[in-house]
Amino acid sequence: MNSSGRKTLVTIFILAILGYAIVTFLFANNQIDSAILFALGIVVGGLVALTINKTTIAQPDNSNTIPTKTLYVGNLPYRANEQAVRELFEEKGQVFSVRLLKDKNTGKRRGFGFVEMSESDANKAIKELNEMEFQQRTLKVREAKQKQEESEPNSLA
DNA sequence: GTTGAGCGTT
Repeated sequence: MNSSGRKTLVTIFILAILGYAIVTFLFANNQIDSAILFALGIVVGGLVALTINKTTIAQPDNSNTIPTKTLYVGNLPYRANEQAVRELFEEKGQVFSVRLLKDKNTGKRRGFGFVEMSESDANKAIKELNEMEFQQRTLKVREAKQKQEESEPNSLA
């Protein structure tokens, strides 16, 4: 993230110098002040860098723009591992990540966890896996409170 | 090895 920002700055800088050279070459006869030419070069370089940003760098980001939703899974049996929960939720859709919270000291499972799925699959998983009997325990599948930055809560059902 | 409402770690 920071590296791409630095790349953008370097690109702007290089394009600014290039723009300065080009603008200087084009308007050499008009005897325009070099500071104005340099400012023009920066503006041109910035515009070109923004264009490149939206065309080239935006493509790998589009493959990552799948809307995901984190699910809270409670009342899990203590024997249940992440793989079992993952396999259970993968029957309802694609699972991106499964995190079962364990106690830091003892390492025991605390009986709940979080499953990250796509938004549509997550809604389906809530409807079909909530209050479901899983290893003789009734699961509680709800939409998780987002601890930090995630998708904005659009739906207030 | 135990227990049973809840919303958290790189």
